[in-house]
Amino acid sequence: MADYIPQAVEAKWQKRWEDERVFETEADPAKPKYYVLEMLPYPSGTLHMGHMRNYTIGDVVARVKRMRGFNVIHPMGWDAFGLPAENAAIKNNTHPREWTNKNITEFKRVLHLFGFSYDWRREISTCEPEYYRWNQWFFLRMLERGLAYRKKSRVNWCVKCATVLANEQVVNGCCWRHEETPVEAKEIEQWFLKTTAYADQLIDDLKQLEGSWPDRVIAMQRNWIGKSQGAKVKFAVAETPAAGPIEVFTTRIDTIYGATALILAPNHPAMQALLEGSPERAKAEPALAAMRQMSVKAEDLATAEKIGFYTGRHARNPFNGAEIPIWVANFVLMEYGTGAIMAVPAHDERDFEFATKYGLGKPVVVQGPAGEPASDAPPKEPFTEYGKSVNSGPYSGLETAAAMEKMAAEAEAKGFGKRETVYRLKDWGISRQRYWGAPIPIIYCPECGMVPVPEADLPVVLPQDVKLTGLGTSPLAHVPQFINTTCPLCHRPAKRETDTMDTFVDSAWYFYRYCDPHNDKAPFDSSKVGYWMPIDQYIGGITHAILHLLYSRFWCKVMRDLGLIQHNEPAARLFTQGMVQKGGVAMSKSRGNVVGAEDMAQKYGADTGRLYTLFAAPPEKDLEWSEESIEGAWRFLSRVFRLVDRHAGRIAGVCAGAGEMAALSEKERVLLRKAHETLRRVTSDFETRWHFNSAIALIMELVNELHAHEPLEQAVRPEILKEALELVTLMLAPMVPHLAEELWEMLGHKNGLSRVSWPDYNAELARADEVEVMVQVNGRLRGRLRVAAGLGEEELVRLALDEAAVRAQIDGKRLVKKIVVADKLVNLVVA
RNA sequence: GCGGGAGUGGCGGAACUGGCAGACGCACCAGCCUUAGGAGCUGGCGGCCGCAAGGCCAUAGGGGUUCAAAUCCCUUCUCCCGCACCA
Repeated sequence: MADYIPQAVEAKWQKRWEDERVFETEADPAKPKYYVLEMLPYPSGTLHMGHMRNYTIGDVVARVKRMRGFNVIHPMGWDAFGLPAENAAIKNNTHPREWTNKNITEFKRVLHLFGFSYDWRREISTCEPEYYRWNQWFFLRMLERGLAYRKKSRVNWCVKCATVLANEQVVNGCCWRHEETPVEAKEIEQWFLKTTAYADQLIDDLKQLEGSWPDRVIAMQRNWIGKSQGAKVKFAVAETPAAGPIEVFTTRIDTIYGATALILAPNHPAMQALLEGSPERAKAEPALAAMRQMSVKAEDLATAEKIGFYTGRHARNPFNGAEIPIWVANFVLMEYGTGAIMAVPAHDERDFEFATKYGLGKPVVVQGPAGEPASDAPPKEPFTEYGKSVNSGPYSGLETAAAMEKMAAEAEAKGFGKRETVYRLKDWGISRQRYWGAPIPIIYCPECGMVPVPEADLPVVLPQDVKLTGLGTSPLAHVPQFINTTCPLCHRPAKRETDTMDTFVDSAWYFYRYCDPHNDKAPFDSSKVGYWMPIDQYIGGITHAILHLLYSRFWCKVMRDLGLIQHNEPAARLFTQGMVQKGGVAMSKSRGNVVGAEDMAQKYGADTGRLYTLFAAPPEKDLEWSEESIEGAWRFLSRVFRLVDRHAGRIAGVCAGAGEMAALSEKERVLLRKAHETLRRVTSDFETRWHFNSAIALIMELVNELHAHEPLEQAVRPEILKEALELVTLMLAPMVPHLAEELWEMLGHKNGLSRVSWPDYNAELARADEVEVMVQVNGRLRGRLRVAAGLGEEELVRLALDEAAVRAQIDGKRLVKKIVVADKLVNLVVA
């Protein structure tokens, strides 16, 4: 009798897999491909069970697809650039490269302990020049196409990070890494990638992803891009024409006859010109100063009372010439649209609130089907629906859609407005004033100006020697041998760009590089990428729903337009797994609640850890770590091991097989039926539903059933038992691969199971020949019948009526209806 | 406010196309085995009534459709996530 010693079993098979290179794959157009990818990790801290859950899900999918005959690519790599490395280096007085590489080695060692089926030859590390030179290459391609540009702009600055943040990296007005640190506004020159050029495609192509990506991710992306269609209209300034015209953006141009004010954002550029010489100037300037002092934190902003002041100037409505006062208010944002709005209090909630407070008029210009709201009195609440225009000059009587159309057309014809679509999405600022990132390949020459680094000179390599202080200027600016160079055009002394790229650039395209990781002529070979991409199944955390996925989608579209690839979207299917929590919160080093993956492997074995994370909750839900439940997973695997071990000697030498159905004993038939029925359902759980937890439950039932028939020697022939045990082993194989290999060997197979196919269930065997039919009276369960499968309706009803408990319910009543579902149920309706 | 999702035993969770609610596991209880048990094995385990057979109630609450509802429809509530004065 052998003992199940997972650590020994796991080490044995990990070595075997490596020696036999079973997970290495090459593009082969003759075979159907499958690309399974888990989001690449940032190598910091320790690898915990949260990571492991993510990789386990991916590994199960990869192994199932392999067993299903797909040519599976399943790579892993490192998101190796980034601030923590730099900060750790400052703190510990080491080099970011050293710190990063140490972590990578550590991560990799632990990943190996779990037996994930990666093709490690494809490993990439984004901090290596062999990788980031292609970031630089892409940057130059975008520069050529006007998709990369430099401008001075107000940016989000995190004091703690001492660098700029992209809009996407600002959460509730604070840094995404430092949730307590409000971002500051800073005006600096920086590089942008023109994500807005693809705004429409990024929205429209979401339709292709519906059903394949989680609804909420699609919703979040749509929300983030924030497309809204409307019109821009210019209002002349009555008193000082030179201060105008002022342009507003509106989605409801049809309500323009109801505008009773023009409202500007406090930092609107026309402000000075408007206030110059205004009779209200003495009151307005202090009010403006006070408004600018107000908190910019998002939660304050959202709940703040609407306040405003009158500028003393008037704007002229281009449609009817009406002069309306120009106000300034805190709720109008310079960042959105044009930074100015027309206030239509009767048809907009915010304008209504503002107008009520400051006594502006609320003329009704749109009415609903019942003529509401009445147009001869101020409305009690804003009417924001579509309806029919009233009090709108020549447009009165038109339906909202038609009015919008006609009015926009007139504005365009007369040159005071145009149809326009605005987006919430901004261009992606990628400059970072830090060291540990890809250098931006630009040279500034006093003579020639800004000059891109010639392609032949790539990569621009990060210098090794650098003094890191974290004090807010680019460390590269203090490295003379880096910054000083010669101009590629005039060959006179020139200086390099010292900012580095946002690390989201690295991860925006890494999965293409996996397809051709060592190419030194191009980012990748298009035919290889053409075979492997797009990703068939991408798996990662919901935290990347906007940032990483939006950038990746953008990058994909750019590469397509560069002619490098054919597809529109990088990932055909996306799965967002739940977090692993302990004490109700996500595992994290800072909370000190991590369960280390290595500890787990040492205590119970990797297979137990894998099984537990799959069994404890469906993969999309959060999972609360429970030490007791792990014991359960361990017990189950031990039980399976003992079961196989107990019978291995007797069955290892025979051939598995059911033989003739007719020759089966009752017990054999019951076992085989259970085994094949389990296989049928487990197959469907793996293929279509990803219900790993219920698949495991089904296998547990089968094992329990086998157990219940002990001693099996007496009633079941070895070839029958072997078939059942082989099925158990194969069904477990994707989830607990090491143990499955060991069992497979115990069952007499010499060549390992990594190239064994997923078994097909035998429908004949799986079919039950006796079924339990429930008998209901008026929909309530009153009895059960054990009958042969496929019995006719009349026969079933007759048997049902024979049941004593059923008789008791219907005696003396009239049978009005009989419902029969074959092999399942008889429902007798009595009155 | 808008958008996305969820609500089932003490706990994690099953329940496929509307057809036995609570599979499987954890915890707990009883028993067996044992020098011992944090091992293994057997049985029990939603609530109420009952010695039992059995009955009644039960999938957040209320209403509806249906022979039949955790599942479909309406409605109310609660919770989680995202966005949030987006003009």
